[in-house]
Amino acid sequence: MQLVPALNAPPDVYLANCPCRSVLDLLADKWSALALGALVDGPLRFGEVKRRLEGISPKVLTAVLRRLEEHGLVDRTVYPAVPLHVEYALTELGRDANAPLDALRRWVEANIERFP
Amino acid sequence: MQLVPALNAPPDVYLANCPCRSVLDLLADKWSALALGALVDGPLRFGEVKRRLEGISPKVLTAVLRRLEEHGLVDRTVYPAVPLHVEYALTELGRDANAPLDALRRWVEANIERFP
DNA sequence: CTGCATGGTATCCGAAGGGAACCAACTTCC
DNA sequence: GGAAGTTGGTTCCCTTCGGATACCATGCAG
Repeated sequence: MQLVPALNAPPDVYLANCPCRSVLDLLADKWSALALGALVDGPLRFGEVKRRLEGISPKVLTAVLRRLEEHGLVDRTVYPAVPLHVEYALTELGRDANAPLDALRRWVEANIERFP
Repeated sequence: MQLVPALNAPPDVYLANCPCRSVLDLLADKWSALALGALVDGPLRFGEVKRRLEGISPKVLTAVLRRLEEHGLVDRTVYPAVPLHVEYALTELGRDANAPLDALRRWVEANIERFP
């Protein structure tokens, strides 16, 4: 057995070019954090997500969900019925990503009184 | 002892008007999350923070630090020497807020390979 | 024919993000 | 006496993003 010198640096969100940076940019976002949390109890339709994320506009919600889908955190399924039925569900990666975000949401709720 | 009906609803980040929402907006932000993490090992000067947060522009860094200061997460101390010396330090609230953000940063670094 | 529900687009606007240049004050070097 | 360096920003400009509002296609109910 032989020790091999590290060929690639370990991932570091503080480095501008690390892929971590773009993932942090995706997750460290108000609407993404809320959307992942909304989907954790099961798939939701577009309108249901919109109602849970009080105050989001449909345009921004579309963008957020599409971005989460692109990065493999959310699955989008279309049921071609009338009226149109579209479901958004967390992937396994999405469920895992939700854990630290859930901690953040809970910390905020638990400590809101401490803020000036 | 008497049970008092809840006068105010419990804090809920999913409600548009809850103060939690604006705090989440503050913390669920790429640069804020990185800045708090940079300061956790002790106070840093403006230039030091800027070097750690690779890629941030001075304008945005000023805005981020001011915002964190406004919300009581960071203290800004000016030492009127030449050259000017300004230090940014976490408050206790800032240190506590950093905990869930640290978990998020670590999760991203640990799971970056799973992203498509 | 009118209205309603769904899952979005289209449009417009102001705010925010990012790059580059610049600045004031004082020290040190030449 | 100048020129350059250091620090902590600010200013300008331009592009992008976020948010509000309006609108659309499809088909069903009444």
